[in-house]
Amino acid sequence: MANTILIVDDEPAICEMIGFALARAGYDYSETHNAEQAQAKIIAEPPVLILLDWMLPGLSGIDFARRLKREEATRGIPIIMLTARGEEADKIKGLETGADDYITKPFSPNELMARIRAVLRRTAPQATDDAIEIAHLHLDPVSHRVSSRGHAVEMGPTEFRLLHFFMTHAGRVYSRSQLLDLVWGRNVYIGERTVDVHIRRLRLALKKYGHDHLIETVRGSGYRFFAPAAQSRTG
Amino acid sequence: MANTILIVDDEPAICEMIGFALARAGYDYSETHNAEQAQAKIIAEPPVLILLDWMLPGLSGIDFARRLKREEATRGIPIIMLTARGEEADKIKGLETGADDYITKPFSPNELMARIRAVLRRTAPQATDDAIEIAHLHLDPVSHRVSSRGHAVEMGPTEFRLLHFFMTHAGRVYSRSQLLDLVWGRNVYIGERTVDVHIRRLRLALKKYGHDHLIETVRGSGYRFFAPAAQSRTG
DNA sequence: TAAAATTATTACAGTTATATTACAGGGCCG
DNA sequence: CGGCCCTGTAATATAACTGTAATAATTTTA
Repeated sequence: MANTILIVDDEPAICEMIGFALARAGYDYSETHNAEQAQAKIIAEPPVLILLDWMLPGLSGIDFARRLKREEATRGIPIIMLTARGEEADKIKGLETGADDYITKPFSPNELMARIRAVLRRTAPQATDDAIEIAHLHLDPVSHRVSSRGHAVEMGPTEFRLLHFFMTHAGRVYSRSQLLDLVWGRNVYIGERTVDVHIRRLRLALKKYGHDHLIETVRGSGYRFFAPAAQSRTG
Repeated sequence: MANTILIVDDEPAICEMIGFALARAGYDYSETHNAEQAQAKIIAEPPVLILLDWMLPGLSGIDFARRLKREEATRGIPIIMLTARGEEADKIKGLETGADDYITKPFSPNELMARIRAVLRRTAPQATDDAIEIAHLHLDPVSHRVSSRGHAVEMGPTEFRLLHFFMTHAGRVYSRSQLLDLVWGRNVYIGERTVDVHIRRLRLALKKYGHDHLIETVRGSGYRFFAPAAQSRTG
């Protein structure tokens, strides 16, 4: 599932500090201390977000970010730059080169978390820890629990991820192959019909409290989660 | 009670970072950003320990420490100096002037905690934690005891720490690797499966009075301490 | 209406994740 | 030193989940 955040900083103490804050906030994370290591980790297990030090030994953070944004495979991964003070002038340049946000050292854990959440919210809503509630169906990523008016709704891991994805992308149709990509992950070789089966399982789980109708079939296109009212969205 | 640790640093972000780590470790703390403020706070409510920035606007940290050590009333309060890198040469001088220890920025939370513990161990009695009770299961960090309706619940040290952690973070899922980080401590090379075994031991200990169900398995994600299902709060 | 296409349902067996048990080394205390 | 408790590991057992394929039901098309 790889819901990890990658820290790239050559200073181990900084890594540890950030890791500490991330762990506390419930994120998985991994550390690397240079661009090469980072590159390898990114390929091996794509993180949902990269915290990248501005100054790295060898390839600089800026160049590294630029490279990541050039590659098709890594382009989608949001980057938050960690800059030292007095590099204000370079900020805009950094953002131009692909960083999604930046933060100046020393930073407070709360500030860091706020920025991480902000970035994830607009790039990968299902990677945030925000609880969601639609039509009395409540999903809380932090406790990893689904409930309906106080009653726990039981389901398997895949169904949970599927539901989480749907609830963070309500009202939009996704084809089976898109769902495989976005919920199962890229690089999976699974028959599309399998999605049907998991939809079925999810519906069964939701049926207990009468929420199965929230998963809508769009014949010929895929599936869609019910959207309350008219949620017009641009983009 | 005044079991607080005073942070004196003109950089709010640093203060917040330290405070964050302190809070997580169960310490009370308060912040001040200059020597005058600090002086006032120390008089008003003597802390058990002072974390003092080397460089302060106005009166320097070194001078401030010296002054505190001259005063009868404040002499007994241990001081840990926060120094920036490259001030190695001054270290000894700092210690001579009264600091009990020093730590170089940037430092890891664990290192800071280790030093705080070390200093407190040889100066003040342990800072206290609050007792917790969930679903008739009672845990008291001070006496290091767990009980259920008056009956003592026996368990090993690791199980105690694990339970303590869970009870202070109820309702939230933690992966095995997070638990290793947060309960065992970072930098441990322990197989993840070991967590299962300690969970088992903890459950066995709790089973005697029927509390084993409080430790919930979340397949594919980790473990979670019981907490009532979330009610819908959005109207 | 029949055939074709698409989705729903069901059963199942391989796979993976967790629970349980046993054990050996380490540390502590008498 | 010897016994006891604690810890981490590994082996085994058990339980849960997953993907597939076969079949049924439904909708669309001709």
